Amino acid sequence: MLKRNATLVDVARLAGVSIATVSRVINGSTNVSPELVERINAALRETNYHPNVIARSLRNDKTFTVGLLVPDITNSFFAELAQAASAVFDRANYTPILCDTQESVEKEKGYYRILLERRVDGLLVVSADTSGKHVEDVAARGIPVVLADRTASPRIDSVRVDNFEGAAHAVSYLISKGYRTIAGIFGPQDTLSGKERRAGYIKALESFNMSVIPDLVKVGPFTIESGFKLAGELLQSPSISGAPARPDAIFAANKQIGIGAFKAIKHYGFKIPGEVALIVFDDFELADYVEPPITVVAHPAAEIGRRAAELLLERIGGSVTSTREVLLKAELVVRGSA
Amino acid sequence: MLKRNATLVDVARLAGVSIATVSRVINGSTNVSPELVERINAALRETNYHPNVIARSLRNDKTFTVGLLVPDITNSFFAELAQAASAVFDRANYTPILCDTQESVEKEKGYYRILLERRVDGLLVVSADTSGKHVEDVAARGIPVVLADRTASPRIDSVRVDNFEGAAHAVSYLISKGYRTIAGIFGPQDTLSGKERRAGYIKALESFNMSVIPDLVKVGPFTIESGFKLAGELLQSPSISGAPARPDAIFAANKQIGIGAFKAIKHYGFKIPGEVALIVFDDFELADYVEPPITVVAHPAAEIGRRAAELLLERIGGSVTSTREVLLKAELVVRGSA
DNA sequence: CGATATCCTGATAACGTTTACTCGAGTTAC
DNA sequence: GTAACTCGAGTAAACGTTATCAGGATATCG
Repeated sequence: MLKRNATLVDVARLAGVSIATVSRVINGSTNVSPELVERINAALRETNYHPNVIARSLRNDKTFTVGLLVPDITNSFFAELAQAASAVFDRANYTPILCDTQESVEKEKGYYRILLERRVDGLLVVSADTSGKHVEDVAARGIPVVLADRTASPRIDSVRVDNFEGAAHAVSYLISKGYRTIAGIFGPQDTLSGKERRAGYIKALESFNMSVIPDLVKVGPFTIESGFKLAGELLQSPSISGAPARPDAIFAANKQIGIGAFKAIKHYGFKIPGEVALIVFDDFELADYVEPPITVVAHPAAEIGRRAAELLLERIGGSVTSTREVLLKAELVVRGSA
Repeated sequence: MLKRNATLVDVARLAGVSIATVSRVINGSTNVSPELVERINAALRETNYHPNVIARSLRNDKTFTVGLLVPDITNSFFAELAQAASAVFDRANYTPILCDTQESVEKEKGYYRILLERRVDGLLVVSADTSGKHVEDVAARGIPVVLADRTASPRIDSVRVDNFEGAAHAVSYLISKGYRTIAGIFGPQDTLSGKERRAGYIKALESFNMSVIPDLVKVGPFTIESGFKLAGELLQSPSISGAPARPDAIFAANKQIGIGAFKAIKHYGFKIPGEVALIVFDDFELADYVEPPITVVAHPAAEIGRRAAELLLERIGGSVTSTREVLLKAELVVRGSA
């Protein structure tokens, strides 16, 4: 048994053939006589040969690796997305290289450089960069790229959720359940999901001929603290012009805001959903384990990851030419809070 | 501007030198005259040269990649561990390849093969395999390996939390706060953390000369459902031999069990911590956002990841020889539930 | 039976690096 | 003035593959 890894030369020597023939057997070429195949297979086993993927990549100009960039792997949404995408890549014998950009455009840019130097065959990106500038540079170099969840460029394939429709659906549901003073707490309006979810909320109200009351529409960062604070303002406000003293339902535009709002409603002593209903955009494990369980619009993380990975593999395969935009439906999961 | 990536040959031609000299400049060799350095740097910029890491790896027999195996990346504990480890690797210019084994020994084995074929320089493993057999095979081939969180082999470096001490500390705290009928809900006794946390619980009781009441010690899988069910049994039990009718405190051996127990205590209408106190091993985001916030023993995920990554880099560097075992202290975070 | 096609197999170039070696020119030492 | 060094730069081998090409043996056919 050799200390170093066995190479084609070792196997060839043992089997008494040339390295070319060994290579042919490994790659399943049919033009090798049965007795040599036999001998070579025996030699492969005996030497415990494993192909050197590095050498193969260099020769073939193909690494069977892809970059997988997410803004924060500790966020369960991105973790699920990455897990589902990885499963697809695995099945196709591609190795994903996961990079956590920590929502930093600079870090993201750094990873592009590293991944290109590593000659990845493609990139699946949940971008931290709303400008889309850097990812477009990468795509312009001919590297297959698919954007997931957040779109930053119309020239690049993308897979994301229909934020507009999902938010509108949630608010329509609240209206259908009889709620009439529906507040909304949204994320930053310079993000796509921030804007779209707010637009969906407004669209739903308008389609029921209900007016949008500015004091009921709050905007802040996507954080628990912001959700708590803004919900508190909504709940404590002594009187709101043109509306009853407080909302009877709150639509929270993401998980963090929703958790904050949930906490605030309880903190100020209101019954859910009796006095204030709550519906949150994004699903999360604990939504089902609090009292009452929270009704959510489930952002299909795994589905986004899976579809984006499939799209990327197709692009790498070279079959796709026109840019594609996949819009997935968010699903309303009715639990106890609305 | 070339369509393909520039190589040393392109740069050398443009600068009118040999590729060897270009390589020397890139790698910072001092034996190059200033005017050539100047010319070559200009050529590097003009051609937008990026080294081909694949070719470099083949030549140097070193890939600057490491495998990072975790059982489930959607579990925030492993996500934090992976994130912290990745940050360390990044800083050292190593690229981690994250693999989600989904708690499957078979998948883990498959990843060992893939990663070895990719010639990773080392492996950081949170193993799904309690036997440690496969990871030992890998280590025996001379690949640097560090085990994190779960140890499966005494012959391999490891970094993990002191489960025994952490559990004992938590239970001692409960005793010091005056609780006297302390139940424990544990994980499977064929896992290291399952065993050690139970042993710590028992040790604490014994060190205060309190007897261990079998009916107060429950064992089941590390799931929310199990936690709910077993806590329910503890709370509903009409009378327990040698003890008051129900426990006044529960120690839950991990996050999932803790969440289940929390739900059960509320479900059966007991006040926390007034009627039943709760302390959970493992910290998690929402522990601080439920009512009351849950007192936990914080399993230092990021610290484990960081230390394990540092250890691995040292091993790869070749400076370490004897096997090392790092035991980190779990920290008691007192919140509202005990 | 000779020419030609068919089938296997081996030799070899190439992928893009790094590095040991070589070599010429300039410098120093006597 | 020549021998010995030093320094800077080029040549070429090597890493482990795959693929192209060519050649030898065997089979096929007229």
